[in-house]
Amino acid sequence: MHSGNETMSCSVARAVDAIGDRWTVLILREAFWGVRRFESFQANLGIARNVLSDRLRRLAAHGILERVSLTPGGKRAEYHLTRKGADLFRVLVVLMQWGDRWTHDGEPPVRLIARTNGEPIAEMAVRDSDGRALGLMEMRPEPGPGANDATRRRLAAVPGGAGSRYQSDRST
Amino acid sequence: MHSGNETMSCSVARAVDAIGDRWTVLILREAFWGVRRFESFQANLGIARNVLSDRLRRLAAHGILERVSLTPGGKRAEYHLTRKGADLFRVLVVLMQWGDRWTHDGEPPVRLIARTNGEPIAEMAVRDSDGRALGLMEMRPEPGPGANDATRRRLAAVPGGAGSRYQSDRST
DNA sequence: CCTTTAAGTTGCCTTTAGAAACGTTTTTTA
DNA sequence: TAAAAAACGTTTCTAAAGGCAACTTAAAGG
Repeated sequence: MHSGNETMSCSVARAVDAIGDRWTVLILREAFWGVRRFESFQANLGIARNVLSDRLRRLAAHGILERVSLTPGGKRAEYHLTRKGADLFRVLVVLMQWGDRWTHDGEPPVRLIARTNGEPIAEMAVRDSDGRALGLMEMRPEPGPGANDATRRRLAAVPGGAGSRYQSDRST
Repeated sequence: MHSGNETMSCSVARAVDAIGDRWTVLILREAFWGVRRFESFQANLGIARNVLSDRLRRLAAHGILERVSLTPGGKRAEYHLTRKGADLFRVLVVLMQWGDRWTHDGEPPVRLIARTNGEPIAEMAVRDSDGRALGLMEMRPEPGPGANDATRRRLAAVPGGAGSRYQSDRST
């Protein structure tokens, strides 16, 4: 669609292609809350019906939702998360935690409680294989098994590694 | 901008408002790779210049990037990640891991290597406060300290908790 | 059977994205 | 130090996407 260069071999770009859209993420949020029907998505989000129609179709095409007909003829349907879609849960949680921290000043409107111990879930963090939490500067990108030439060239041009130095506060 | 109902009190919606846009996420990816200049973003992404201009302005307005003038007069600038922006690293990583798993069949084009032990980083997971990984069904949403009435009402309507049941495979 | 609800589709208008050209201000380099 | 090139946008124009309301068709409910 857009892109141009090697963009699409990047997993971030692929993910964005699937869900990088204002409405799509909110549709998924609703799906995780158990919403499955066209009218419910529409009513809860206030999204235009043609746009919703398009997004649901697109999500189904990506295998993130599955359209399940409730009638032989095909009309009347539910949209269910597939396993691929359910795995996007991690993305929603991390977005929510970022929003809680930076746009709600740590006072979340919604908390996720673990059934295992009744406590709020932990903040998600990037960790090494031994479980140590990693800061931005403590990792570097390198070509993986699926790398192509463009990716290899691109990575060679990266200076100090992931996020090589950043700056400033400005706080909230 | 859009929305309509209580949408915007949700942290996911706030996060989406800040970065929920095809280009914005890719701009941030570049920023994490150390890109800071207008021309570099433009050349690497192939994004239209007016759109890039708009997105950088928007990100700066959200306090995710900071525009740092290199000359007294103001022209010629760099865009640096703030701490708020750097914290979005978690989002990018989880998007990348999702893309690796579901659109690259587990063969990532890029791997992130921890400097702590030289190994690829772990898969990010949602965990309880004791560090146990949680599945979708093992948590439930409840109103937090920042909840308003609309949120409370909304949560009361959620059936079995987060993601109450999903379905089907369809695999990749 | 008649009414209501669900799930879209269609048509129209507004907003946003994309491509190319233009104008300045810095930085090179000859 | 003068001329050329590069950097950083803004402007203009066209194409595509989003939003809104009305309309259609198919089930469900009574």
